[in-house]
Amino acid sequence: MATIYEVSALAGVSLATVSRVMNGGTRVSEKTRDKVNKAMEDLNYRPSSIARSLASNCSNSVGILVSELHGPIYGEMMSGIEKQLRTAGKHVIIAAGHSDAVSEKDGIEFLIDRNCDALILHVEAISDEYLIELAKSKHPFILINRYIPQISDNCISLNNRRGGYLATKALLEHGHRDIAYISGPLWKMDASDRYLGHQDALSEYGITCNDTLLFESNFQEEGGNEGISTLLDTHLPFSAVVCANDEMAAGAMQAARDKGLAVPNDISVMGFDNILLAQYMYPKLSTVNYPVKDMGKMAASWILKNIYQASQPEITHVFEPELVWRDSVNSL
Amino acid sequence: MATIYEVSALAGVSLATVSRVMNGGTRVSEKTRDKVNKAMEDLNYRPSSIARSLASNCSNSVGILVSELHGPIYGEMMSGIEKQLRTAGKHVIIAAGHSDAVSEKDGIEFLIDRNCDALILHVEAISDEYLIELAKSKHPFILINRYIPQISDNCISLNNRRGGYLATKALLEHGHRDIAYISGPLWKMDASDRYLGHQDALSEYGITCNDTLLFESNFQEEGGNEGISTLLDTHLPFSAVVCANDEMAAGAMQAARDKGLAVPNDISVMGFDNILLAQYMYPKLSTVNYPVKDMGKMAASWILKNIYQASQPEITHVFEPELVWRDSVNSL
DNA sequence: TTGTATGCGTTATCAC
DNA sequence: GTGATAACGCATACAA
Repeated sequence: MATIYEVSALAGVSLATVSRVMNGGTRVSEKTRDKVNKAMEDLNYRPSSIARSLASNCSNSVGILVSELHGPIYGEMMSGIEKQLRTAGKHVIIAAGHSDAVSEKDGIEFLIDRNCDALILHVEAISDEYLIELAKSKHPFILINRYIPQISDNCISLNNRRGGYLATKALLEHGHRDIAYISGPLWKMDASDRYLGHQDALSEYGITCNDTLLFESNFQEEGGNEGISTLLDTHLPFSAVVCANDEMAAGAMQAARDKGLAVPNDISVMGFDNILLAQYMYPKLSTVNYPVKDMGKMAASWILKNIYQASQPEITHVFEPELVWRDSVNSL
Repeated sequence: MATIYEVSALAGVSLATVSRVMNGGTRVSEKTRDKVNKAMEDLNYRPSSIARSLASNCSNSVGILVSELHGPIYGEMMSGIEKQLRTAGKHVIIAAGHSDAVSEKDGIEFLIDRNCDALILHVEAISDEYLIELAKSKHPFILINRYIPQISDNCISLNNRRGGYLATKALLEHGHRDIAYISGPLWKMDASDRYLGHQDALSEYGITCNDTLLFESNFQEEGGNEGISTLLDTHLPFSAVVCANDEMAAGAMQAARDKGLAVPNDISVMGFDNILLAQYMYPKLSTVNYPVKDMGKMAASWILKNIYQASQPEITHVFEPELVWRDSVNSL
């Protein structure tokens, strides 16, 4: 690995000059620039980003912390972020937080330690206080899918409550009155917000929300499966179920079929997220669109704008969900 | 940010001593160790991993390059890798190669520049020659889902050809003779290997493989959709279709239904990969298991063993696929 | 426009 | 067991 020393020697100039042509800030004469460039070519020189970031305290890389590295939502999110950042010449370091407070703090510290210029955080378990405190430090970050009033500028979130409202309201409009709900872990903000929206819609129709029709699950296929089975076993009547994400909806539809119920004729199913596969499920899943990729891009834009002073279109901080009507819900 | 200087000053010892207690290699007296530890606590000292890796030329982080950050396969892969590495105290830097040679080389250089101790590469477009050359450099790497004879020790791959064979053979055993095939991009090794396996099975049954029943697609849902439509339009008879991955199978099943065909009664569908959602499709998808998460873990093990000298169970270099029989195929 | 000197926060090689 | 001191590869204020 050639160093800047060897380049300067070969080019017959000083260290500083080599550094200058690399960074292109100050003016260098055409001639010396060429000499240096040639020397770099000849030596196949690659600057050490480590040394560079030690000296300049800027790494041109941003850290991303997501709950999991797998799953359609996180995948789309990372994808959106990376795309936006990469075209701006920035790079991405990714860690997983596993929805666990200790693990999430670990991840944040790791990313900070790696000299990331900024952080994009999808954290679920860490407290608001910790993040508010973090906002006072000199480590810039943007929160994704989370809203904390005190640091709202650092938040890019989905109006989950309205999403939950839209989902249930659609069912109500189509005549459903007995509506079961399979939720994600209610300690997660998005899960509880979506459920709140569900209750909003219900009360708008004068229906008292019945917690006996609530099943708290885990946002995973198998959880939706289990949810339907359990709800059915209660023998409480319901004509429709809203699942707090599409994966659970997939599990729910399967479990319903396994029990001999037809979707949507015997039971209607509503999802949430609008993952790619939702339109390929059978029946095609009615759901609520969560524009997570766009939100990822927006988070990246925020960073480009606020940290790297790049000009960017206006930042949207809260995104609105939209109902996506397909085949998994029928009219009563 | 406190530095090692401040710690040494507060503890009343030298730089070197502080460094020693951090790294725990050489012996330090109980007393000074305590002093130093206390000083670190008091200052909330966090060593700079950047400076550390500049000085030691070791970053305790491994670079991962995948084609995309989204998608069930890459997600599981990254997840498996991260899990294994994290428990060993190593960290992960991720970049996307987008199945494009230039982009993949970029990614590799970025990861090398970031001082990764080793690389885990899922590359599709880069030539064998480049990788063989890279193997001669001092940057250790392991290839995942790719086999190059000259550097087989650096490869962890799936026997894709056998997988393709298993898929088609299962259809043949169940009486199917006219079998269509929706492939991934044939310039990708896994796609072409799977198709080769398909041909193997066919010829084993004395059937000459008919390229008119081949549709080369893109490994995506929409591609499977398009594939079925196109194949149907040829009016060539076929009772089954094997899709080179589950996502295309999802698209194919949907397209078939949209055309009024029942799966599996009118047409049988076989997938490949066994993504999580395969068992939640309707009908539940018969497919071939691609143990990608285990392969990710294995890649991580290889690195732990060969780069970090950790003791690891024996390394498996080529994984064998297995048929997963579900409901999307019927007997003729 | 170019060169010199110093600093960035560690590790590592010597001595003591 | 502990302490100086020189790398590590680059950026940058200050001079020239």
